[in-house]
Amino acid sequence: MHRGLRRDALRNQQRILAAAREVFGEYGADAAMEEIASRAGVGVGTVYRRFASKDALIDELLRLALSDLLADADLALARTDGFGLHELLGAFGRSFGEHARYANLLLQRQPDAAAELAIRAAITELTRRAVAAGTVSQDITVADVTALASALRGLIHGGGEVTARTWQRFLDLHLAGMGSPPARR
Amino acid sequence: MHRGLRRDALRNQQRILAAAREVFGEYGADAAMEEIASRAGVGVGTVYRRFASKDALIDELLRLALSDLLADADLALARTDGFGLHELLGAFGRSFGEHARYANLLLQRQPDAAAELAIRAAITELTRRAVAAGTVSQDITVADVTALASALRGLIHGGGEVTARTWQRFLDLHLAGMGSPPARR
DNA sequence: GCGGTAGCGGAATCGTCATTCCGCTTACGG
DNA sequence: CCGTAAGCGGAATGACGATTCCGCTACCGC
Repeated sequence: MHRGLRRDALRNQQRILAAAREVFGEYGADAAMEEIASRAGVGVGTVYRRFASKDALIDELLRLALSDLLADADLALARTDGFGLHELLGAFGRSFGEHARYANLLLQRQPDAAAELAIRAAITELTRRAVAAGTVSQDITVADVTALASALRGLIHGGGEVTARTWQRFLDLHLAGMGSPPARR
Repeated sequence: MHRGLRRDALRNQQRILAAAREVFGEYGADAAMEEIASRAGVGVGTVYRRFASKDALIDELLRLALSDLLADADLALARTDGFGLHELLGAFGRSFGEHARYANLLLQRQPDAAAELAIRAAITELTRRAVAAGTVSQDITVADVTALASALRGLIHGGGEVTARTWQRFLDLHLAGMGSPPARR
């Protein structure tokens, strides 16, 4: 008996995920499963053996993306200098940029509740620390930070190409407005 | 002969537009024409007599929204105190909020080129004036402003409900980061 | 009121997918 | 090497939804 998938099946699974990112990035939710399959070099049947449905495939992409983000959140929480919040926001920017092409798709489904909760908790804790350390103004709240995160997402996933330099500049300006010292980061 | 539409036809057209806003807001691009028709109290045939296709219907919604925004841009350009830029950004927020439910749909098509050009021109001119008047820092560029507009859009159209208070607070914080005097508006 | 045309409704048509099914292949433990 | 179950491909099925078509209706000008 096997423990996991046969080697070829595992390879195909990876190819399918990569093709799905590509195709969803190009066509959004309207992407056809046939297109994903052919782009991955397999038949549709193979896609369906691995992922129960189109929705399940999208959910898996979301799960993978959130998993990366959670790792970043842990890194930010490890900092003790009051700039963990700044780091987390930077991680958001990076993640949004990475998944930019198909991100709008992911955002339309409710994420894994546990992951979302963990991220919210990280934001709350890091905001508390930043206020305490004086790395943002006293009057900054969690709501301000989530609004910023949401706006950052909108900026990056919005219309055209947004370079890292663009969103970093945006983030810097906003953090300045939040009372962050110039020597942040 | 008639100059325009028959009175009942005109009424139906308005109902269709209203229903379309409603239904597109609920289901996004996947909204069914049948649903729009029944919500408007007419048959699908009637919808198609007025709008050549689903795309044409969406385009008309976009055209109407842009038309409002252009009027706001003109108002902002009429100011001479250097705060026209602030006013335009506020108008963006208002407009985004107004069309929030179905806005994502509109944003996925390329807007009327002329309207887009006019808005870009207004942003450019108002940014120039704001820098000259010192109502934002010297180093603020048009790119910074368009990024802010894009982010504002993302904030409002993103996930859940965003009240006017929320996006105004966001805008204030960002403008502060841009060096706007506290007594803005 | 009347005639005629602009309008109307909604069944029928045509395509486009998601998903299923099953006979054929291939990896791999022994 | 072999047997066999895991995998595979892709045609077939079923829904759904945009768009068309045409016989019927109700405004509008006179």
